[in-house]
Amino acid sequence: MTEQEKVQKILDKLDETYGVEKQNFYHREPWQLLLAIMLSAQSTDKQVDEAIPAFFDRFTAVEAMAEAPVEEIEHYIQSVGLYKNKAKNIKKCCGQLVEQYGGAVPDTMGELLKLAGVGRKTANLFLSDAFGIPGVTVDTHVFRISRRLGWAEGKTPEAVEKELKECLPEEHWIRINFQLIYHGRAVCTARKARCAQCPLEEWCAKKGV
DNA sequence: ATCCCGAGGG
DNA sequence: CCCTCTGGAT
Repeated sequence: MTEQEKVQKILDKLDETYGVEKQNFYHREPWQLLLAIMLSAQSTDKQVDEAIPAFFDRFTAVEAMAEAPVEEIEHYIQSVGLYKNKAKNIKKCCGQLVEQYGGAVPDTMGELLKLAGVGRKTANLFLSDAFGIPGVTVDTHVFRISRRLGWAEGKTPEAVEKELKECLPEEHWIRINFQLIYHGRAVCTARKARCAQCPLEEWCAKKGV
């Protein structure tokens, strides 16, 4: 079996195991989706889902969020990790959106990276979630599992992103992110991979374990 | 104890 | 490069 065929076997198994449709965080407008993605860093879906309804119900306009006291933002997002940093970044980011983009969210990587609290991971995920722009979002799970599978050897998320774009068909770029996140939390965990119960083991290089 | 659906700052 | 920030899971 060629390397290419092994990759396809894994992609098929991931589709079968975790599905192909991603469910986005609850939001009414794009700027709220961006904030939800910012909140998800170092936090679980559950923590974010708990915070979002009251938070977005309180702030329905990006202008209101930009003008809100940072302490009030902190109050609404205390269920997520790193909430003080995120509250500060959210206020600043919304101010940038209002002042520089008329309250809209830009649709390019270069512009998104200028926003407070938005790094490459958040920007990539927003581009694919909000606009369907194909990209490979490399978070801690994608980074770790890609190296274990033998798909990438790069030492930085950006290097791994480039390697994945070279070896994965474009139609899998977006979905590989949430599939590997689910897989990384349930099976291929950071501390010890549960290889005995892994549906991918047959085609895995077990790099870095 | 260590790591998490990271990013900013020193 | 390093450190910090958060609460929660393991």
